[in-house]
Amino acid sequence: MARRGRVELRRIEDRTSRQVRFSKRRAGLFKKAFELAVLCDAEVALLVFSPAGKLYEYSTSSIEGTYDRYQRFAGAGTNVNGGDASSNNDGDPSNIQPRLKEIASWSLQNNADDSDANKLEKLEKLLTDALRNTKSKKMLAQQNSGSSTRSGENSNGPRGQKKRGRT
Amino acid sequence: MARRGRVELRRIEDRTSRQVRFSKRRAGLFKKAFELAVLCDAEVALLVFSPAGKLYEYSTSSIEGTYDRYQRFAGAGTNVNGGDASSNNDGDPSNIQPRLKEIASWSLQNNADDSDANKLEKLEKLLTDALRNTKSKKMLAQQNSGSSTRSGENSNGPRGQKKRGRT
DNA sequence: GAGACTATACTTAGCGT
DNA sequence: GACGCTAAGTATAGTCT
Repeated sequence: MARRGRVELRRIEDRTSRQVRFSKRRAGLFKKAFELAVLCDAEVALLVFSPAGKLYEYSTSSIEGTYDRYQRFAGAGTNVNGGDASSNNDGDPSNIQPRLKEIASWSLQNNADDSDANKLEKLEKLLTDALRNTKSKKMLAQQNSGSSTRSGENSNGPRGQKKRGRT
Repeated sequence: MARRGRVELRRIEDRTSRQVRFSKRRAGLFKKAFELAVLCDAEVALLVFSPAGKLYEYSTSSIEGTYDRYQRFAGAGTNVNGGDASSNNDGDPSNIQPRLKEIASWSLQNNADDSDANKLEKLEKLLTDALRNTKSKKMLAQQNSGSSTRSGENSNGPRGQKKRGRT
């Protein structure tokens, strides 16, 4: 029921399997990174782009800070990028999902904690709803802004498939 | 002869031991990163500074390239990553999920609308995380009596790094 | 497709060399 | 202090729900 054999070190061909594997291993990797940082008092910065193009990050302080230190350390004055990864907040108050406001105010007022299963259940319900809603809208937004994507909207697309090229 | 107990998640005080652990765990971490990249065809960039200040790095392509991609990607939204491995909320009795407050304030301020795929994606990420976290906690709260915690564990998301034993 | 479960492969802490 | 060994914990591939 478990690993039949050893883990072969090559790209997993099956798309579904690869996706699942990615999620699991990513979680493991981030955990390890976190543990190394805490246990050994190390500074860690970790960036991961899923094959689908989603970004996952972890850092003890900040990605920018650690990268900056890296550049200084590496000695190479090869500054590849200027840098502006913060500050982005334009507010266009149009059409926010009502559920969001509900969650926002609810969570701020109720402070769901570990010991209250009822509150947590309600919260779960709210989140599930909001998540579904968000996914749908995201997909529509991507299709609209995208180019060659066929317009036939599928009922459900797991991840946002933003096309990009490998470096 | 081996681990007497579980690995406590806190800084190792003994210098020698910490150094040894660092070496071993660093090797393990880099191996994991490599495997994730190969198996799942992901783009990975990993920077580690030892407590002594020495730099260790790994990346599927190049640190700079991946960081550049990160900036372009993350630049589209607020940095939501909980890279706060050290400055955490240990001590809050109510222990509300920090992610929740984040979502609440974020959504109220940003008003994600249908036309902004980036915001929606960020929101999706937040919601997914919060949902997983909530489910875990709900489960724990419900089976708060059954102590057989064998595998009814939490399967955390990207960075919800919650350890068995908190600091 | 996402979680839960579980048997196993893999990692690694503490030692001895 | 690095290396090899071994047991005790973990991570996780494959399944089932």
